[in-house]
Amino acid sequence: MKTDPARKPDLSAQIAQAIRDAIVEGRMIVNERLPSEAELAEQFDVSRSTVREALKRLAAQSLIRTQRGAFGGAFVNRISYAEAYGQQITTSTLLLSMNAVSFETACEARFALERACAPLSAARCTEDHLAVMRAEIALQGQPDLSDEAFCGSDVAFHRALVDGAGNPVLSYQLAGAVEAMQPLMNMITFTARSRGRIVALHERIHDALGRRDALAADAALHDLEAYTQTLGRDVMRARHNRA
Amino acid sequence: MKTDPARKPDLSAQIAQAIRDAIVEGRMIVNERLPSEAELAEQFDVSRSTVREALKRLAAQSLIRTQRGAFGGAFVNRISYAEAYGQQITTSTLLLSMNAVSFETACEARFALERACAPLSAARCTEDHLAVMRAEIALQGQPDLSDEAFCGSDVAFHRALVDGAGNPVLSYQLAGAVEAMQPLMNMITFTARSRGRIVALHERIHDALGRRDALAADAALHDLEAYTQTLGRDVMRARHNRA
DNA sequence: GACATTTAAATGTATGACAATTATCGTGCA
DNA sequence: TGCACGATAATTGTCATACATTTAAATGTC
Repeated sequence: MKTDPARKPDLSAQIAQAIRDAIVEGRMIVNERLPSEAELAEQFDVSRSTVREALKRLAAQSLIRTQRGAFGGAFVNRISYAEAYGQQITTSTLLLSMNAVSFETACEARFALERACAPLSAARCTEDHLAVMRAEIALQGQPDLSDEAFCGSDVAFHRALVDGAGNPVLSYQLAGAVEAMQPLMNMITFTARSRGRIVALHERIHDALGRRDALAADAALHDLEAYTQTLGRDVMRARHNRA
Repeated sequence: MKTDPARKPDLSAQIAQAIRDAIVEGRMIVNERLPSEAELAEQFDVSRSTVREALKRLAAQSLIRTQRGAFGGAFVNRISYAEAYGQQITTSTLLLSMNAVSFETACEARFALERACAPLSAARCTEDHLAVMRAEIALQGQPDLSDEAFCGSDVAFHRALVDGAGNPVLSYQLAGAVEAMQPLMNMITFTARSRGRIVALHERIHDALGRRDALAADAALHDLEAYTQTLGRDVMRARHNRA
């Protein structure tokens, strides 16, 4: 067994959990002020340092924010989409990079999620979203673009696709999946030929969305997934032969 | 503007960020030991308390783990799927509950993501997954079940569907979406009639997956989404009239 | 009334001490 | 030798205290 279930956690972890529960269960509401560090120390019968360590844990999860000065203190934080994005991306990236997730698995997950957005995006995406896609497609056509920049543009293209669905919850969920894939994608060396083919597929997706044709968008995403998987396999094979 | 960009963060936040960068960028690898708190304090020229607060922030994100005793210390942690699940669920739940996300938006996102899993699950789900679904369906048929328990079983059913896709990255991404919906779902009072209808739709999904019929599963999920949205609208209307 | 000053409350940081934990080393005994 | 057992040292966990810094409110002054 990996985690010893019997060992009790630190005091600061226990206190952090107690406060976290109060927030998650709604016993403390947004912008409500927590007792001061000194008061918490007394309530939990620990030193102020221990309370502070607990509060820093909560701050790291964006559950609270602190303000110095008179009438300052720790307040229950309304977590913003931007903060949630950031945390999700950090977690997802590390999860993928540290757990030897295969390119194939990550790629499959990413495109499955993106296809989930495609029908909604086809129905709702605005001219703005389509313009972003066109700009990224143009960028991807430039031959002097580095592989990293190409991948970055790829992410931006797919972000526009996802945001086109007009559902912030979906955008939030997808942010992690798409961004976390980038380090894996960066391993691929894009030849002029493969770039051309990807750009063509991006154009197919863009056109399908512009025509509000969900089925065509889905099919194009399928093809893009298949091609990306092929590229990934080539890289893995080359790496294996070299070793 | 909400967040003042010019104000510099705490020392403990700066130090946490510096170490976080080192981990994310791969300059520190999994299971590598960080310098001791005393050494870090000297390196960053701050007190040990400040270093400790920084380390607690990282521990809260599962980036490091600490071990007491000789040859103990802080180690770069291999974040597990279970830990990542937990964090994602906490974040997603708070994001939804604190940002007044409409039932409609959350529901749409959830079912869009689930439909993304359906074809994979139809192709790959095992007898185990189907058995879990059947058990939950049986549970959902019990008339003395509380609304909370019914929702809990609903989550378990959909978890089995998602896990059936056999893609851990997908399961991880979906965990947040499905679990975070539960507090919103709990607001719905399930009548005997609505429960019956939901159970019938669950059976349709189960049967479709058993037949490896992706299209039928997709259609059943569409119907379930439409019905769930209807129930949600009823609740909102009732709540609005009462107010 | 407007502006400057003081004050108080809070977090941020530093320091030092001690407790608790745990791998390693050494010692002594059979 | 081999092994048990205790000493040791390194390290995190906790506490207490002091002081610095920040900030809003209260107070005072013109």
